[in-house]
Amino acid sequence: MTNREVADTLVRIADALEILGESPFRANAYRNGARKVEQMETAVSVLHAENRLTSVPGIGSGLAEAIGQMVTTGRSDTLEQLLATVPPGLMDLISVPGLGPKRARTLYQTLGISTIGQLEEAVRSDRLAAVPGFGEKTAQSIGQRLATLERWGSRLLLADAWPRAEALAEQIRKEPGVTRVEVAGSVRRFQDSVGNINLLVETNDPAGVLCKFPAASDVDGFKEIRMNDGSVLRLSFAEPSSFGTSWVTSTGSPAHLARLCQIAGSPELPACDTEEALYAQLSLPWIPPELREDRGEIEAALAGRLPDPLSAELIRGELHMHSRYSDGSATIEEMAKACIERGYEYMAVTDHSIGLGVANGLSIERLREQAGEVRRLNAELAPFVILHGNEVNIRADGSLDYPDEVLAELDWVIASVHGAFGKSRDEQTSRILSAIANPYVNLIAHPTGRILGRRDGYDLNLDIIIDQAAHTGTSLEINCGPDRLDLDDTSVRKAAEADVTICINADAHHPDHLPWVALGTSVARRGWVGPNQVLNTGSLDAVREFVSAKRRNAGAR
DNA sequence: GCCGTTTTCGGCCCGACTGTTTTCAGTCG
Repeated sequence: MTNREVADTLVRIADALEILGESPFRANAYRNGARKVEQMETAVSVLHAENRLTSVPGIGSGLAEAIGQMVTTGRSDTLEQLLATVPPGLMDLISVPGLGPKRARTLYQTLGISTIGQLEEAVRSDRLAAVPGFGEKTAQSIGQRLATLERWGSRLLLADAWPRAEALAEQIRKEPGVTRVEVAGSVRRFQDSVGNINLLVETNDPAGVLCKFPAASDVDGFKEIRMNDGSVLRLSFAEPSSFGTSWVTSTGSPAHLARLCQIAGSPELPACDTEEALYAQLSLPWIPPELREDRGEIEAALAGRLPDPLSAELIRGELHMHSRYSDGSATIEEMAKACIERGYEYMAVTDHSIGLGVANGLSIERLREQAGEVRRLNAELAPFVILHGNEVNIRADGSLDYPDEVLAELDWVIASVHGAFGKSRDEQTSRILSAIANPYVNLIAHPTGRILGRRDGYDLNLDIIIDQAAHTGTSLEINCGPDRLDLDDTSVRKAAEADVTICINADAHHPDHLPWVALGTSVARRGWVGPNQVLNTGSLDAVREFVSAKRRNAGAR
C-alpha cells in the first residue's frame, strides 16, 4: 500500500468510528495519523520495515500496528471489523456535504436510510424534515447538495483527466499499427472538468485497437468505453491525410465547429493533414484549443487580435501559500526553496487567520512571531524575497479577523470566505464588498467559493464585486486548486475586461502544489487574460506598488 | 488512540456558523 492508500484507509477507519459513535478522540487519532502519513516524505512501508513508525508524533503503538498490517498484507482487520458493523452505504452517505457521521447515523436509525438513493427518495417524499434534529432548511440544503452531486456524475477534474488521458494515449501508442495518438476533446481545451476523455488515434487497424476495449459502443460517431472507475473514454480514428481535420473535429467545441462549417459553407470540413492547414483553408490563423468555444475567437482571429498566450513559465511568484504555521505541511523555508527552484523571484506566505481554528489560524502574537522568521529568512535567501502576508478570514458580517493596525504591518493581505456560505445574494455580496473596501486588502481569494463536484459557489453579484475590485485596486484570484479553479474562465474574462488585476495562485499547502499554477494559467487563457493583466507575472516592485497604491488612494498609511 | 521535565490516567476536542432548539448539537474548514 502506498502512503496515500494507507492514509485513505485510516480516514475510513475514523469515519466508521464516528458513525458508530465511538470516542471522537479515538477517531481523531486515526484522522491525525492519516494526515501524518500523507505528509511524510518517506514511504510508510520503509518506516514500518525499520520499526520507526512510532517515532512519528501522533503515531503510537496502535496505529503502527494497523499501518504495519496494511503495508504487509494490503488489508486492515481494524477497518474490516468496523465495516462488518457499519451498515453498508452509510460510509458513502457522509460524502454528502452537510451530512456528517452523526446525522448519517440518525437517518439510519430513524428512517433506515443507508444509501444515497434512499436519501434522495426521503428528500423527494418530504420525510427528511420530520426527523428529530433536522428541519425544513436542513432537508432543503441536503436536497440541493444531492442535486449538485448528481449533476456532477462521473465527471473528472481537469487535473485528474490530463494524466489519465496521457496514460491512455501512451498505452494505445504501443498497439501494432498505431502511428499517432493525440489528446482531444474538452481535456485538450482545458475545461476545468470534463465528462469524457477523447483520444484521436491514427492507425491502419482500428479493429485491432478496439479489441483491447471489448465494451466499446458507438456514440455520436465515437467509440465510447466506460472505464472501471466510471470515467468515459471516447476514441476516434483518423487517416494521416485528414488527421488535422479529425483533430479539430474531435477537439470541438461543437459551437466552434459549427462556426467553422459556416465559414466553409459545408457541413463537412475539408480534409487536411494538419490543423494549421485546415484553419488556413478557412482563411484563419490556427486557433489555440482553449479558445475554441465560439466566444468571439473567430472574429478575433480574423482581426489578428487573439489574446497573447499566457503560460505558467511567465509566473514570477506565488502570492497565496500556507506553511506549518497554519494548515500547510512544509516550513516557510521549504516553501521558499521550492519557489526558488521553480525560478520564482518572490512569494508571499499567507497562513490562515485566527478565525479558522481547525486550520490552526494565527493569533496576532503568532502572526508577529512569523514576521520575525520571515525577516530572518529574507536575510538568508536574498535576492529571493518572502512577503509576509496572511489569508484573513472574512467573517459572516463582513468584518475581518484582524484589526487594520495589524493588517498595516503586513506586506500582502488576502481576504477570503471560509464559512457562512448560505447567506443571501445581497448579504454575501456586501460582505465581500466590505473586504474589498478595506485599504489593506489586496486580493480576494477563491471569490465564488465553489468546490467542483461538491459545492456550488455561494450566491453572489459578481458584477458589482468586479466593479469595486477594479475601482479600489483590489485583485481577484484564479485559485489553482484542482477542485476550485475559482474564478472560472467566463468570470475571469469579465473581470479582466473590467480592468481588474488578476492573481494566479496555487494556494499551495505543500511544495508539490506549486505546479498547479499551470491549471490556473489554462483557466486564464480560456478567459482571454493576457500576461499583462496578471499581477504575478510582474516584478516584485510591481507587486509592492500595487499594495502601496491602494493604501495611498484610500488615504491610509 | 496518543501523549506526558506538572500526569501511565485523564486530558485531548479550534472557533464560527447554522438550524434546531429553548441552551446546544452538528458540520465545516
